[in-house]
Amino acid sequence: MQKQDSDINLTACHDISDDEVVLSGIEVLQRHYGRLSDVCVKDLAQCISVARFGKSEVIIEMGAVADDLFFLRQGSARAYYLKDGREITDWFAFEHDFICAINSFYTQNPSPHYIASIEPMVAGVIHAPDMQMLCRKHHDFEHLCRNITTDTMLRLQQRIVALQFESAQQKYENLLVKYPEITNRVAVGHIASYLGITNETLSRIRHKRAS
Amino acid sequence: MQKQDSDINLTACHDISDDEVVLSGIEVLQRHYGRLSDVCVKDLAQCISVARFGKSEVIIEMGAVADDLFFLRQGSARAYYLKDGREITDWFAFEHDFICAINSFYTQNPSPHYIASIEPMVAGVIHAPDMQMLCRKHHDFEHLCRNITTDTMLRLQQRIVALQFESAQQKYENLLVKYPEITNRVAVGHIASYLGITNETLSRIRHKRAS
DNA sequence: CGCCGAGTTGAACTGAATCAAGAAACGTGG
DNA sequence: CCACGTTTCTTGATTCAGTTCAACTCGGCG
Repeated sequence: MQKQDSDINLTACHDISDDEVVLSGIEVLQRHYGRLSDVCVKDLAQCISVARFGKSEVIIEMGAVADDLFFLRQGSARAYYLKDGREITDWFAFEHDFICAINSFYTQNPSPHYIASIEPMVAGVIHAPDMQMLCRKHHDFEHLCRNITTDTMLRLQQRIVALQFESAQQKYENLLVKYPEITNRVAVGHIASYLGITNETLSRIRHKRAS
Repeated sequence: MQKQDSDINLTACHDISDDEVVLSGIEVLQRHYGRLSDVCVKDLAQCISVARFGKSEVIIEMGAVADDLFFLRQGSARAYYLKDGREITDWFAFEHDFICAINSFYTQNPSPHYIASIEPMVAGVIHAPDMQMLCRKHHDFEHLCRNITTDTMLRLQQRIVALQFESAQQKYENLLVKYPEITNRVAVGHIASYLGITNETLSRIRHKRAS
C-alpha cells in the first residue's frame, strides 16, 4: 500500500520541470539556512542544473574527484564506501536533503565514497567551483553555506554519540523515529550497514519488534 | 622525563602575555583557515579575551548556555558528558586546537557537555554573539569560520568511520598516531571513554603493546 | 604514614559477529 | 503472465571481542 503511494510519486516526478526543481530548491534552502538577496538568487539559479536518475544508479564512482552537490527534490539516494568488499552506507538523502561525496566535495581529493540513487530521483546540482565562486561573490551565500555546514557538523556529532553508546536495537529505534518511512524506501541491508551492524542482527531485531 | 619538559612549559605559560595569546592565535587561524583583512584583524582582536585555568578545572558546566569558544595557546582541555553517571570524553584540545560546547555554541541551547582543563591552560576566547557579529560585518571572517566548520565536519566524519569499524586496538593505535604524546598528558581513563571502550579493555591493550 | 583515586589484572558473562542454510522477493526473458 | 535465476532477507548454531564485577597494586598527597 505504501508501495502504491510511492509509485504514484515516482510517476509524478517526471512532471517536475527543471525550473520547478531549481526554484523550489532555492526556496527550501532559504527557508532553512538563511535569506539571500535577489541578485544572489539569480546568480545561484544560473549555477544549478537538474539531474534525473532511475532506480539504483551509481551517480558517483569511488576514486573520482566528485565536485557535485545534490539537493533532492524527489526520490532518495545514499553515499557508501567499501570496507573489505562490503558496502557500508554512510548517509541517506530524501526529499529536501543534501548529498555529496563529502570528502571529495570539500577537499577536491578522490572520493572514497560512491553515491547511488535508491529510488528514482530528481535533484538540483551545484558544482564545488561554482559554490566557491558564489561564496566569494555573495556574502549572504557564504553565510548560508556556513549554516549548512554547521548543521551537518552537529548532525555528525549526534551520530557519534549514538554510534558509541547505543545498542543495536536502540540505534534502529532511533533511526525509525528520525525516518519513519525509511523501511518502505530503503533496502534493509543498507540500513544495517548504516547502523554499523550486520544484516543478520538487524533481521533479528526486526523480528523481535514485530512480535 | 616527558613530565619535566611539560613542567617547564607550564611554568613558561605564565610568561605568555595576553597580547601574545591574541596575536599568535589570530596568526595561526589565518595560516590554517584563510587570510583576513587588516581591519578585520583589528576588529577580531577587540573581541578576543584571554582565559587562564589551572589543572583539572571545570570551565563550562553541563546545562549552561555556553557561548565561549576557546583557542588554546598552551595546555590541554577536554569536552565530556555524562552517560549513566560516567564521564564520556568527546573531544580533546591541545595547543592550536579549538574547544567549545559544540551544541550550545552553535544553537544557544543548554550544553549537554562539560568542558574542563586537563593541564594548566591559556586560551583565547571569543563569544558566539561576537563571532556572529564579525561574520556579519566581515565577509572574509565568515569565510574563515566556514573553513573551520568544514574542517571540523570532515574530522567528525572520519571519526564516525573509525568508531564504526575499527577494533578497540586499532582505535588506540590510530589515536597514538594522531596524538603521539597524548598518553603523557591525558589520564588513561579519559582516553578510554574517548575511544568508546572501558578502562579495563584499554589497560589490557596497553599491556599487550608494552610486551 | 595511611588513605584514596587511578590503573591493572583475573574470571565470568553477553551482545553481536560469523558461518552456514533456507525462504522470500525481485526482475528478466520466454 | 508465469518460470527461473539472482539477490535479499531470515533463522539457527557457534564463536569472540569487549563488558562487567571484583580484587589487588601503585603512586601521590594530606
